[in-house]
Amino acid sequence: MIRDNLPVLTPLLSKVQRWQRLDEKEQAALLELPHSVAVFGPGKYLVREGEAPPHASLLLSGFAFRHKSTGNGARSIHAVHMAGDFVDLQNCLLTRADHSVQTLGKTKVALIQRQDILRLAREHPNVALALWQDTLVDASIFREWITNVSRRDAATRIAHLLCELGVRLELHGVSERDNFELPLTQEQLADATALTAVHVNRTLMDLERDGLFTRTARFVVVPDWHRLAKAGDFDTAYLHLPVAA
Amino acid sequence: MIRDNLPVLTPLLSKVQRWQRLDEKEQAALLELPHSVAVFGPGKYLVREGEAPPHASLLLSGFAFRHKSTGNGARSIHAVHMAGDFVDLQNCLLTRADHSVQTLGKTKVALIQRQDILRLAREHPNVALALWQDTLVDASIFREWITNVSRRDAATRIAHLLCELGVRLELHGVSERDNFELPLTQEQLADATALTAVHVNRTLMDLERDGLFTRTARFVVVPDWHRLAKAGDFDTAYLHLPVAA
DNA sequence: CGACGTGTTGAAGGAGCTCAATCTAAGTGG
DNA sequence: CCACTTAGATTGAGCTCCTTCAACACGTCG
Repeated sequence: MIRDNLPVLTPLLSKVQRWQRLDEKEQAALLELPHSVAVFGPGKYLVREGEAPPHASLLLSGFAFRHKSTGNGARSIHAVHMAGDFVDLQNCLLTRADHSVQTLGKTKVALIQRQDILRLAREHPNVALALWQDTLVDASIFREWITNVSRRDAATRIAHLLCELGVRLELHGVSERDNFELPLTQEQLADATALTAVHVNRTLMDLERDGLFTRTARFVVVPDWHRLAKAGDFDTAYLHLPVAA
Repeated sequence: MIRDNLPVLTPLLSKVQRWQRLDEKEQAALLELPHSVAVFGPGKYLVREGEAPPHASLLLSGFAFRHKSTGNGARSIHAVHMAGDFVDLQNCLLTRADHSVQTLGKTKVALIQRQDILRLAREHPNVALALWQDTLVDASIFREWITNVSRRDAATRIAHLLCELGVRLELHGVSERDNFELPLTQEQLADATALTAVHVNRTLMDLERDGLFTRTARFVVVPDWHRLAKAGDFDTAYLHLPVAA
């Protein structure tokens, strides 16, 4: 836990400004939010279902995913998050976590106390509005995932997920949409697409055979983005991207 | 379109106070939100995917559901809403609707202009926070639906949906959890559970045969709530109910 | 009365699952 | 540096839950 208050929260500011233009005072208030930075190894829980997390986590580097389990032990993944994402605002503001958040690989995280977020929201309504809108985009993505696992076949589902990851990685400046490293194992991919790992594997190979992308280990290269987007029934509208992206 | 400003928005106030205790000024500001009341027949679109709705809809009576369609025309239902639900805050605050909202049966709706909501949020941060939390609960329900359609079998899925409807109907004072009228056709039930209407029909009959409930037309009676909740792998945690419910 | 929306039933087929084995790469300890 | 372990990826064979297609029943409402 290292304390420092320099420009660590900048990724949050730039993300949040997609929705609301903030004046200098508001920007300062956001950047000066008290926080501590922590580094986690792979597979660490940032929050566990049922807990009342005292703080929210802002991802500074690495990846994390939200998930919950059913009564018979099956896991369902709800979202994949990357640097710049406020991974746990939702659990934090609702007091008791209804799902878990777990790291993928090594991650750096800024921890912000619940009461500090509440104070910021009360003192700077525009900042609150911006954060609110950010959580609404998350909700829009959840809805798209319902649609994805509900009404698309395995190949389309997986292609859709790859498209979303690509676009968001690019948006966050992590990599390019047609050229990125998959942060998920095939088993995790399966839990994110409501399939089995075995079937994910077969479907990935089908898609690759169709020339939609090539893989080297987890590294994905997309030769024709448009074709992949079409195969994945993918339209960026639900991501509510800033301007033209 | 009838204009009146009396206690029409009371259901919103009582819902929102689940999350934040509001003082008199804040309560008044919420209740005095400018609005108009409209009545819609069954199957009317309150918002259509792609539109930029100028106002948000608060359901005063009746039911509505959120949905979107895939490229090949299949429909996916994301939520069912009832009196007291702010059905379209999400689309409204994000400018462009990423999904549609359609009525079920005859409904009464309060329409509130986008800029009036924004003004309220800026002038009364506590009210904004409360509304924000309300949308976070919606997001929690979306996550549960991802889990439901992803990792539960047909019977469990349907039982789960019935449980959720029952609890929420009771919470909203519409009916009792073990004794309510289903607002959905079997085809809509299918789109909400990622099944086909045919299979929903067979599964409903199986569940009924197992004594989990009885049906008369759309009227559902649950003899043993606990048993249904168990069959549906249902736990109210994700609904973030107020106190003990 | 006819038409339409909704619910119910039957039969056949398939997309994805299960179980189980094998392969590979990257540790890890001796 | 090698034997051993382990997580993840890949492959095969059989099976099942759910789908598809196609009737038919029932009630309501023009």
